[in-house]
Amino acid sequence: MDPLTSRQTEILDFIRRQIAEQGLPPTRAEIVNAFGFRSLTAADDHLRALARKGAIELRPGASRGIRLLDEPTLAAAANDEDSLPLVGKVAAGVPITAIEQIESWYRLDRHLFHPQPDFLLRVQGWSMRDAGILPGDLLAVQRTAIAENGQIVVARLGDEVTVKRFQRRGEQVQLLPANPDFTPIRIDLRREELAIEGRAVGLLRTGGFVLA
Amino acid sequence: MDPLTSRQTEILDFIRRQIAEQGLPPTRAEIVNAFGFRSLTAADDHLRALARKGAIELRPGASRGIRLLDEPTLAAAANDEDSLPLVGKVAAGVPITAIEQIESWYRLDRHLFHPQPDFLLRVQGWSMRDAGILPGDLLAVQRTAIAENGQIVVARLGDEVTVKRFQRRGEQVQLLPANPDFTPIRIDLRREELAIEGRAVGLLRTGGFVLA
DNA sequence: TCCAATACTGTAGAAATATACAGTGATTGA
DNA sequence: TCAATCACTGTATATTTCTACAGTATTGGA
Repeated sequence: MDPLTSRQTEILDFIRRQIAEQGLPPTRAEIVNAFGFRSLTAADDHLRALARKGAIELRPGASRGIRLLDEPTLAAAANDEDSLPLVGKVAAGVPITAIEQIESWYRLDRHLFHPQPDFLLRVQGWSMRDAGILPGDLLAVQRTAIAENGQIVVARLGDEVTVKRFQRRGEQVQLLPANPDFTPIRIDLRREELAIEGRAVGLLRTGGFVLA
Repeated sequence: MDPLTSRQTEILDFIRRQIAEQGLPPTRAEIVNAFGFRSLTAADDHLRALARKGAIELRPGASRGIRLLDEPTLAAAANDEDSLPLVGKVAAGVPITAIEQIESWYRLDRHLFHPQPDFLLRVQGWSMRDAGILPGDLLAVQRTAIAENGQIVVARLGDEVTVKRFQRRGEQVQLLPANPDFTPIRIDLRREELAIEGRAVGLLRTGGFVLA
């Protein structure tokens, strides 16, 4: 699959969410509405780009004729409400939810969480200690490419994946740790690439509590 | 769900198959085609019947606006290995896991945790903040009357239930908060009664992360 | 015996939807 | 500096799709 632009990823995420939540792929008009476009063509252009890059399949003439092509794993799991994949070691350049990245599956009803997560990620390090997120915890993450200020996000900088609180002012993004022993990460979006992989929607701690 | 006629079951199966294979619910016209009807109304009548009986949901105006209404979870939530009770407000003198105390059931495989919990308890207050236990979290608790030093326990003092780290020296017990803003609770077992309701074996945070 | 539900045919119109065409401006790699 | 891609606006139209209305025939209760 050809690499997607961030806007295209947003559109793809929206389609994915619609299918998961509404049971129906969106129409052009619904995309236009969700993103505040003023022209149907904007949505159509994005769909064609996604189809050209192999992310979706379009069925000419059919209403809502959008089909997800990539990552059968998450698509299949979207139907299987009963389990969540644990994403393991994250390799450089590869989408975090690619099939090879999945380490195991947890039997865990995703409806327990609000909003619903798409995968679990094992937390490393103490940088989010004061948000109650400790090493070894399983973070429940909802896939999204966009984040709002104050949300705890799973962000990717090159081949590094990190969990931090998101803060954006114009083109300046700060990834804030929840622990005074760590320093915030500053990113200038004009010069550096930042990919949001998802936002934290819950947490699962399966082991006992060791002495801190 | 009301009982379906055999014809209605065929239609429902067809809708299921379409969603699985095509990724899209069918239109009236597609149903007509698949079954060899000669009128759109035949398909529409069936859909209305299925909706009336609770098998599907129809969204007026939306093309392909058919949604399956399989209700798997509620029935299964009975008890066994697959679900955990959430203990609600704890009344004085009543054992914490008494049936009246149970607020709801969570569909959550207890084998996810080690060791296995017997119930969930909603955390109140910030006294265990530094152990990553925050207000609103659901603490997974294993029933036990005995505790070892260092373990996080659910303890009861009269009609108060509290979550703290357990420390015992002879007949002196300390219940230690994990937050310097709180003071340890000291109990002399020769004069006061202390009941251990269980020990923490895990944690579930189902909501998003608000700003601390 | 009448009523409601089932299972269809046939027609028509309105609303939803996809898609073509003609643009604008910015960015990017060759 | 050119061509291609990106990310859109705006208009128009054919097609798809839903939905209403008017029927026919059969079946199983109340």
